[in-house]
Amino acid sequence: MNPVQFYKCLADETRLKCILLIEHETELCVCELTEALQESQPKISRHLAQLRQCGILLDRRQAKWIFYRINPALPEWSQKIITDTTVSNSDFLKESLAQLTRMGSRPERISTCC
Amino acid sequence: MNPVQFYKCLADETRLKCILLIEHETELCVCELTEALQESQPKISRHLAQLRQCGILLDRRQAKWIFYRINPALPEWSQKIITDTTVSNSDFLKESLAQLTRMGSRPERISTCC
DNA sequence: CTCTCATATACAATATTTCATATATTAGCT
DNA sequence: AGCTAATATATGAAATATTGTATATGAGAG
Repeated sequence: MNPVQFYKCLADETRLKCILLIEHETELCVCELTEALQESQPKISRHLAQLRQCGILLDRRQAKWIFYRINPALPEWSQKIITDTTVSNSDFLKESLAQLTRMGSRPERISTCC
Repeated sequence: MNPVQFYKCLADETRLKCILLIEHETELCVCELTEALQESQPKISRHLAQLRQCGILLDRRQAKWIFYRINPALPEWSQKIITDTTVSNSDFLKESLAQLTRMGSRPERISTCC
C-alpha cells in the first residue's frame, strides 16, 4: 500500500475513529462501533469494508458478529502511526470510548487462538 | 489541529510529496517543488498555501523566492509521523528527488539564523 | 516607473467522496 | 423451511476536493 492510499484511509472522521477504537480495544464488532460512534450501521459498515479492502483491517466472524482488528501484516511504519496516533489523541476518542463503556450487553468474545 | 485535518493534508499525492521532500531537504522553494514533481506552478502553490494555512508548513521570502519548511511548532506526534513516513517510503520520493538533483541553477539559500 | 521573474489567487469545470435509503446476505434459532 | 439479528452492498443524490486557465501581486533590476 502506498502512503497516499494509507493516509486517505485515515482522512475521514468515521474511519479514523474506527481504526483508533479498534487499536485501543484490540477487537470490536460492527454493532459496538455503530454504538460508540452513534452512526448508522450502513455508514460504519461501508467504511469498515474500505479499510478491509485496503488491508488495514482484518475481520473474523463469530456467531452473529463480525469482529474487526488491525491487520498484523501491515508495514511496521503504518502500524506505528496507528499506535502513536491513538496514544497522542485521547481527546479525539474520549466521547466514543465513553459511549462504548456505557453500552449494555456487548457481544462476548471467544479468543481466536488456543 | 485535529488528527483528521492533519491526515487530510497528507492524503493527496502532491501534498504528501511536497511535505516529505521538504522534510528531506529541510527547505525548498516553489520552483524547486514544481520541478521535482513536474507539476504546474499554480497546482503546487495552491497545495502549499493549504499546508501553510493548516500550520504544517512555514514560509519565508528570500529575494525572489519563497522557501517552505516544516513548522517546528507542530505537535510532536505529527512531526514524528512526517519523519517516519519520509524514512520508510524512499521509493515514493525517489523519482522526485532524482528530478530535483537533475535540476540546474537551483536558487541559493541564505541561512536564516546567525 | 516599467519590466521580469517567482509566486499567489480567483473562477469555473470536473472528479472524487460521502451519505441516506432501500435491499441483500448470512448464521443461528425454532 | 421460515424468522430474526447482524452485517453487507447497490444506487443515486449531495457535498467536497482538485484542477486548468487566466489573472493578480510583490520584489528586484535597470
